[in-house]
Amino acid sequence: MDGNKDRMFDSGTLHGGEDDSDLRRGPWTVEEDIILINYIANHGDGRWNSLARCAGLKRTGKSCRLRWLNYLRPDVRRGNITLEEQLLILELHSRWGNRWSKIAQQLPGRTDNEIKNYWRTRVQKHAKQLKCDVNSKQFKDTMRYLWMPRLVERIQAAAVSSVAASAVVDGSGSYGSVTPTPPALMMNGGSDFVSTPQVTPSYTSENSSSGGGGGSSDGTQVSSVSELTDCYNNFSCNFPAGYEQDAGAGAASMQSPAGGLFFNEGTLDFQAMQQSSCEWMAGDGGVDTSESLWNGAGADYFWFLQQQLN
DNA sequence: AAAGCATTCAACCGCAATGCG
DNA sequence: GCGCATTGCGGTTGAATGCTT
Repeated sequence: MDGNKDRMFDSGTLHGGEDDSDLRRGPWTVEEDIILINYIANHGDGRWNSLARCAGLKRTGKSCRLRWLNYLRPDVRRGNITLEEQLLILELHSRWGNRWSKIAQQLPGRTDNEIKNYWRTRVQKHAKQLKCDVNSKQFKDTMRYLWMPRLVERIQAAAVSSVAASAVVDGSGSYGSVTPTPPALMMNGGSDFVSTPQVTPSYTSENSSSGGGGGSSDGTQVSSVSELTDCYNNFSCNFPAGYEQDAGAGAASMQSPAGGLFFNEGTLDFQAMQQSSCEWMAGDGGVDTSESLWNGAGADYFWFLQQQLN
């Protein structure tokens, strides 16, 4: 359908002569959230225009749908993007580009909006710091050969430390319950990744409790962190021989955040790139070690909502 | 303390695709 | 096949928040 109809849809003029002044815009209130949650609990979702009307919400159907899918849906995961999720996003974006919803399908509980925001605020920021285009070969190579392996290292380190911790606690070395995980990344011919839809890490770098002993009795393959990271370690081993020279030769200058060149007169300054990589993942734009909004105030909000619904 | 700047992310916009009568 | 209603998606905006000076 064309834009005119959609503007009508958005503006609410489809709603029997309502005008824009009847429609609320901007942030949702707690009351609106409760109304929407209650209505969907009783009647289900879909048919968003009539849902908005019947629920008595002065919102467009589109707004209701977005609020539900991106925020109120019970299976939406909130909080920091985990290391594993970051890895997946980088990999899947390299393969699919800005197909946010497709990428989001591989990260259960994450919305396309969240992934898109992550990409724009974190990844694109670092491309900007490197003074290269996010779609450039240099940036993609930096992601693939430095940042992604570095993420793997961190995932592995987190897994090892959590295994050690759990071994201390229960003395068994078992990893606790197996949780749903996003697709494992597997090597394809040694040079590409393919995803398999069996697994989903629901652990975070901070709270990871599953480390290595995946597998299930029902035949479903459950990938563990170590399996996941092994794939990447294998990949790291397959780091193209002479890549440094290849990447440097003929490549445009690539600057480190500090202003130094990664590619300088045909020589790739790997140390500088790795430094940048470390800064990204350990520092400002990477893994937030602080409690996230949703681990804190957001959780309170949902508790409050729950109280209102009870 | 407060002003200015930077960052984040919920929400909106526009368009394309799909479903249905 | 056509027109309308609805859904889905990607891009963009702007308010809220955090950080720096």
